[in-house]
Amino acid sequence: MHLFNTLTRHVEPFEPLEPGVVKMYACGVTVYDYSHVGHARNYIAWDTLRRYLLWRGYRVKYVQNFTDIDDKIIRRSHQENVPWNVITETYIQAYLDDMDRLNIRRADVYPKATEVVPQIVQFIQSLIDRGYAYESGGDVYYAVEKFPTYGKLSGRKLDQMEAGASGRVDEEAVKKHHPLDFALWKAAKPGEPEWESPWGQGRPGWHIECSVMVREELGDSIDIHTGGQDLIFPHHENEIAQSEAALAKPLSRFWLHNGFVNISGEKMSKSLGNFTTIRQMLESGFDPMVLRLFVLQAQYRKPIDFTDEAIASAQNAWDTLRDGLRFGQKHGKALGYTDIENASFGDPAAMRISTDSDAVLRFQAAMDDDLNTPVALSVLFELAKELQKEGNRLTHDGKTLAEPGTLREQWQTLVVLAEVLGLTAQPAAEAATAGLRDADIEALVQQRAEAKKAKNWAEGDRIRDELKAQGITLIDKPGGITEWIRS
RNA sequence: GGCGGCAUAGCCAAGUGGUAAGGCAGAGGUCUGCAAAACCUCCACCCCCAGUUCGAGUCUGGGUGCCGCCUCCA
Repeated sequence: MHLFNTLTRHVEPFEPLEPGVVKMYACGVTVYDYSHVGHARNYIAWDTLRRYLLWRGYRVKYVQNFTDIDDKIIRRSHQENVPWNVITETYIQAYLDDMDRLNIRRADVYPKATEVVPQIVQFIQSLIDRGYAYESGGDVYYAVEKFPTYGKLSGRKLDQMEAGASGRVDEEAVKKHHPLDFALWKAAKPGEPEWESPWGQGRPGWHIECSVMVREELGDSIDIHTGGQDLIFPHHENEIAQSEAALAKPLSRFWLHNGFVNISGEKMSKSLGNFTTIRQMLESGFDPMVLRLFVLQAQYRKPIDFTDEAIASAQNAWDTLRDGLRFGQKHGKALGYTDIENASFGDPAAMRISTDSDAVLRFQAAMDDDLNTPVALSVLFELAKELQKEGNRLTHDGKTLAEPGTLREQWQTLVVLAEVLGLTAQPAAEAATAGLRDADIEALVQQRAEAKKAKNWAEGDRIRDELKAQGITLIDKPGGITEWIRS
């Protein structure tokens, strides 16, 4: 498999450091607000990568942090007059709830910055000891000039950035030796949460927590480190500077970054205020899989535009895919599948599919190519449309063109591959027609037949519409026969 | 100002040298009292200009437009 590595700006063959085992770290959210569609894209992308690695037979250790101490959390705490750790607990739970709904698998570990403060202090001390960091007025800063390859990830050079940076004025500037030096430790101000350190009471800076948590959970060097493109600089650049200065080993072999979700061509972001939260969207009635499909229809590095039209398109596309995914449950009985009552029927984990079919090979080729999910999805759509067509043939003509066994293999292939992309169809709801018994329906169909016989088209149409409203579709067939199906 | 990305049908989106995947939307047909459902069929020469090549969305150079990062941000 090949992945685009931001570090080299090339698509490269992926091989883990330790054969068969992938160590992955995904930069998590700062928990002071609800997650928006941009976050959804990010975590859907890496969840999909993780699922694909598992499908490829790797063992994956997936770690994702929560930044639970930070200026914005403190500000929010003051604004709402709520303890900072209540804020963070609230939004951690909200984050997990949102991601669960999007079928994003839980990380193996969710370390929090505040749980590793002693290790952070130790790490900072070692950077000071090695000459990469200095204390200044209760803060500790990283000296970027001491790290010769600073800028290697983002493709920048210190002297080029100085011009842009020189215009900035902030209170930290006077404490820094170089404008791009960044805080490893911040002295506490009155009323702020604080921890002990050799440099006085304070709290960790943003970047250092990731360097420490990666090491604590996964070791000195890992295989894949992920985040949004906005983390390339300065966050990931700084992580590299910290970890590699302290440990003298590459922090991560691969650096992966996803493209943004845009609104009207502009990046969706909290600072611009142009965001839709995941729960806003789901509460308006969308199946979470619509959002997942919307995200996967573009390759993860490309920007995507979040528009009503795009979501409507994804909604319709999902309806098609979902029909295909439910093929077995819907038609299994008619096709003579004998195990439909088994608990494992329809469960992708229990399915054994041929792994050298054209569909699987094309799916893999696409995913191997830097997670080309649009092409992978095209394979799923071809399967789903064929199944939909055959299902309709069965419903309308009573028979299919392909053999039941062939259809079963196609259906299972679809279900298994969709599961690799995290696309799962919930069982069809039955509530809509619960109040209407077959006999009632038959009676109405008969009434309509008589109305039609009398050429009372208005009455006939009225009955048809009435049934339609209850989820019953009528199918007029040659010879005056009318069949009906629950849709 | 520095660095980087993108430009393919009405919309979305693959395709990186050999005559354009897939999704959404749409059109025509069969059927039909009209519909619905279903089935069949159709729907792009790839931002502009100049090159390289037998042959270029696909490579090179130039242009135009849009976006991102350089400050917290997935």
